[in-house]
Amino acid sequence: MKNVTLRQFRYFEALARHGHFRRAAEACGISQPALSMQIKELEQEVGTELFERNARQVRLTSFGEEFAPRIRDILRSIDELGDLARASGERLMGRLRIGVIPTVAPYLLPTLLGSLGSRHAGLDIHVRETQTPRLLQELEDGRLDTAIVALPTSEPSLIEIPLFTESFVLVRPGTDAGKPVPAPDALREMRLLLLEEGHCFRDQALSFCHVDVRATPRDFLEASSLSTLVQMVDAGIGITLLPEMAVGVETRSASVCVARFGNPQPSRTIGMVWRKTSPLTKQLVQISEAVRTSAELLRERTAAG
Amino acid sequence: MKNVTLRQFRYFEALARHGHFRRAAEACGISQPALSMQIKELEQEVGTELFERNARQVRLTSFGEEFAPRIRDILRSIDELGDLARASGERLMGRLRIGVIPTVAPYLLPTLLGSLGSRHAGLDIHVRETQTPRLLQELEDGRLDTAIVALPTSEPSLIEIPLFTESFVLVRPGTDAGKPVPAPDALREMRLLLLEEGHCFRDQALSFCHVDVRATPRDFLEASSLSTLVQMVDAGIGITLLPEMAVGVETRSASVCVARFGNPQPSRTIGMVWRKTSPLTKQLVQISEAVRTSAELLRERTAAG
DNA sequence: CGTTTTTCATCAGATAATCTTATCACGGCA
DNA sequence: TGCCGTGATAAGATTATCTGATGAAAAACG
Repeated sequence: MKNVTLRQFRYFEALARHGHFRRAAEACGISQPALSMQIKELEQEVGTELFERNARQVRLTSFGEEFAPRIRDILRSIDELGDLARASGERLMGRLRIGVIPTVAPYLLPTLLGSLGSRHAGLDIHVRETQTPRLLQELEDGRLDTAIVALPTSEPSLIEIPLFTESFVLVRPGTDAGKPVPAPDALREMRLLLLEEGHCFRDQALSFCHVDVRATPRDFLEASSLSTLVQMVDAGIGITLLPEMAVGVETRSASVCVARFGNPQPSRTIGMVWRKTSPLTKQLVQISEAVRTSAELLRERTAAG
Repeated sequence: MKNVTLRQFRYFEALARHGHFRRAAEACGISQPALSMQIKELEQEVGTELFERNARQVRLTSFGEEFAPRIRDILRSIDELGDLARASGERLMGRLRIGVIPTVAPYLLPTLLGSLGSRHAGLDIHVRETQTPRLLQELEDGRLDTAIVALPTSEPSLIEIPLFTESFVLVRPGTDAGKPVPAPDALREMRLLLLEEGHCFRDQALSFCHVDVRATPRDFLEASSLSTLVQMVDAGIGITLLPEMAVGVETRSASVCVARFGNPQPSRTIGMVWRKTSPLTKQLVQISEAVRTSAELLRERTAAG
């Protein structure tokens, strides 16, 4: 074990992830033979086969299975070493990999990236937009530094700090303007349009209507983005909910009408989360303040417009 | 942080440990310029100076100080990776680094190494003989796989399993043969010869005589080994205690007399300890059984002789 | 106060590790 | 059977790393 190299670990990780020599090699930016050789050498060093090469597929042996999480841990530690170095300057700079859920990203990011970019030159921001479970997984794996999601996440390994709370508003066809706002339970009996499964906002909306999320869903019509939802409402297909932050952008070019609910107002809390062990904590707190400011700014602008 | 290498980590660790380029390089088995270059490259990669090169000494910067434990963790993880591989075979083989306290090593090791070596060829045993605190430190650092010390160690990160309990016997000049055995407290008033500070056996002996170990010690005469102690007794300088296991070897060529104490008999429990996280657990349990057998054998032989 | 010694940095050339391109061997599949 | 697509292997090119010689700067010595 004296001659293993990090390179071998990185290649191992890639191969374990892709289960395919050529693709893993490509991901590593090397040729397939180079990967083959390094893997072979690693196996020699370890003294056991790590991968089972069936003609059809490449997968971890049971021993490799035991090996992989340790390798990942090591690689993550090294990644965090870099974070530590970056953090040492106290200064906000270097790579920052941030994940954002799809029902927040399009509205928050333009403002946020603008303000972060101008106030902290030298901050290299990578954004990943996908649904919460995937974001949390990537966070755990060390492939993200932080994520903006709806709280709570209930992940004990993560710190979560709230950023802002946003209400949901009712969106109806323009012809419904002035009609009374239905009670939450009444929504169940109407044509409520929802995001497709996996979006936390879908669950939050259902929960507001007192629909058990786990129950076999009635055949709601489903869309893949808030923008589509509004277009469907506009076409008179039904009604939907929108998080406040999306209202300005999404309803601008549609002839739909927007109404607030009375109490209890439906809402969700958006927050920022990161690994408790992350050495970037100080930086991330700074970032979170920038996010909060951006959200504030956005709310003011929306209210004004 | 994408181009760091384990090699650089190992060199970093060595330099941090030795605080001296030439000696660290020597420890790594490379030339001093090679070390300089790799360290420089690591610093470049990290983006910060890790060492402060005073003309007089090389020491970690405050940032390097933060860096070092993480590096050590990583190196230890990799070491354990090797252990895991070895352990996977269930078979007892590969490198085994074992530490033993000085008042046990000379008596136990000949038998033990013999039995381990013959029964488990392919087991590459490295023995380290030094005092308990150092053994425990090296165990924590991952520089030892296991240690044989007096229990308890009170280290929560270690597993300890008892091997055997040995009594202490009184050793007096041959002319004292037949005299009554003094009570423990009486020993305080006699010329009791002890090992020098740091040996756990010294503390155990003092404790038996109800001397507070922390109290300013009376001017006991001190020796650096049990062998020396017996020679001093032989020369009529005083009396001493010996752990049973040492009696056979140490009193053979001396004209001293050995007497057992009445109840309560002084004694200590010798045990084996290792990191709870060690993947070698199964192997170490096997080893511990071998040790217990060796000790048994030794006791029988001593009783016979 | 000059000289010697010690220490780390730097450089050029030698050596070893790693990569690429070309090619093979094997099994699935039409 | 002949054609993919797969991973393994081989030879030569490239890159990383090491050594040995040397330099500069400070400390130790006489």
